[in-house]
Amino acid sequence: MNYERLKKNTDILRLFRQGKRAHSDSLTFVYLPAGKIKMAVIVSKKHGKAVKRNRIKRLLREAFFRNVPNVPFGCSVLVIPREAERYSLEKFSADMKKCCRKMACQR
RNA sequence: CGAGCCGGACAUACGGUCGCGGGCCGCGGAAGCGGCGUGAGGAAAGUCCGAGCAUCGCAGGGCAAGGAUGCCUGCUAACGGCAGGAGGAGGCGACUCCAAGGAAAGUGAACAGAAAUACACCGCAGCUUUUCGGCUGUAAGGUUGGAAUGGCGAGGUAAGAGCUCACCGUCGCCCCGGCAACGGGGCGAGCCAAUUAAACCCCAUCCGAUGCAAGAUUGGGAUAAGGGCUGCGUUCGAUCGCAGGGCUGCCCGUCCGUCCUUAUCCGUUAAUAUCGCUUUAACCUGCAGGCGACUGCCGGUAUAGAUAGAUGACCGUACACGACAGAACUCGGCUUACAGGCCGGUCUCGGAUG
RNA sequence: GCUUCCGUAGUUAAAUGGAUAUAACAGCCCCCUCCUAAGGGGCCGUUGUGGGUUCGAUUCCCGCCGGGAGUA
Repeated sequence: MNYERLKKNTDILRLFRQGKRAHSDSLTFVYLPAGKIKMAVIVSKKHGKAVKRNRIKRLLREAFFRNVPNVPFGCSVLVIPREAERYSLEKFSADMKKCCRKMACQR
């Protein structure tokens, strides 16, 4: 199993307008059904300077890579983290699993 | 031995598994798959200066406006940078720091104070007057202030005053040293010309504007068919075999992403495509010149190039237990942030021992 | 990424280099009233921050910190 990067600005804007949301403690999913699993990470400037933001992006990508088998159906996803004091891979991974379960229920 | 000063280099290291960007090679018509090696910094940061490069403007030269710089000489592609020197300030010292041209072109400078380059309030003294007082001289003393007719002593005088003299300061001229800034010495002027230019200003030198989101190139979309991207087993392997995928496990039914090739149809707009995009005032070693910044020559090295934006996760070993921090067109500087230890010096000061 | 502007009471603003930084509204305290409102008086500032120039800086110069705007 693998996923693709979501790159187009128009796609992301469409997701923000029309997408459904699934929340958890540390992050939020914004998603719409699609044929393949596509993902984009969004980290805003309020999370810190470049080194901090890069660190969060890498952790989120690694967590998503591990959680691809849990995604219930093909969809485009935006992953948006919340502000926190510390960020860890275990927390992100567990919360992603929760979000995937919520998506399955909402369908 | 302790406390310092100056300069330089580093800034977790090594191995394994999975994953990401780009390069080369192999298979393939292509998409793609596999292998090999490669992938952030000393500040990549702030965007404060200087250049390259690109577009627009512009015959050439001058002037005005606006902006920048400001001791001297050099280095450099250039600079507001650097080096060496001059002057000033700090330190016992090694050494460090300094926005440092012109006030004899002109204007301005609150309040206080009599007065701010000058106009006499008190005082001091002379003349006058019955007295109160008036006139004149005077910057020694008082008051105010950040700053008061250069400071201090002596002579001098009615009282005083560079009025005169010695020393110091200031200014001018001459001589000597230096490319110069400037330094040393001599003679003279009795001070006319206080301070402030990161106040206006004057003088000298420099500057066209915008910035890679600059700019250049390429026609795009829809539908259909075929193939790839996926999973499992197998193989040393890029080999071979089976299964399209999702909708709760199966059947029916239904839905369908993206890439490539071919065909058909619509039809003229500028990308999310390609170039710019990384090999250049480059880095390293050695030799020569120079006090030095730096320059010349011989030899060697190839060292990120993304485009929603690549360095992460897990495990093991070691210790000092890892600071500040992430390229975005590219260089030369400046400024700011930074755990820590390492190397060098005929370097400085103090103590002890010989 | 590039360009550019702004930081003054709790808020919105003002202030030629010159006394203790000025208004309005808000907050707190006091007076007035039997009580409240209105009214009167007072309090509330490291002028974002660190240096420099100056006799003197909110103002002039330099370095940081924070916030906003424009640009495909």
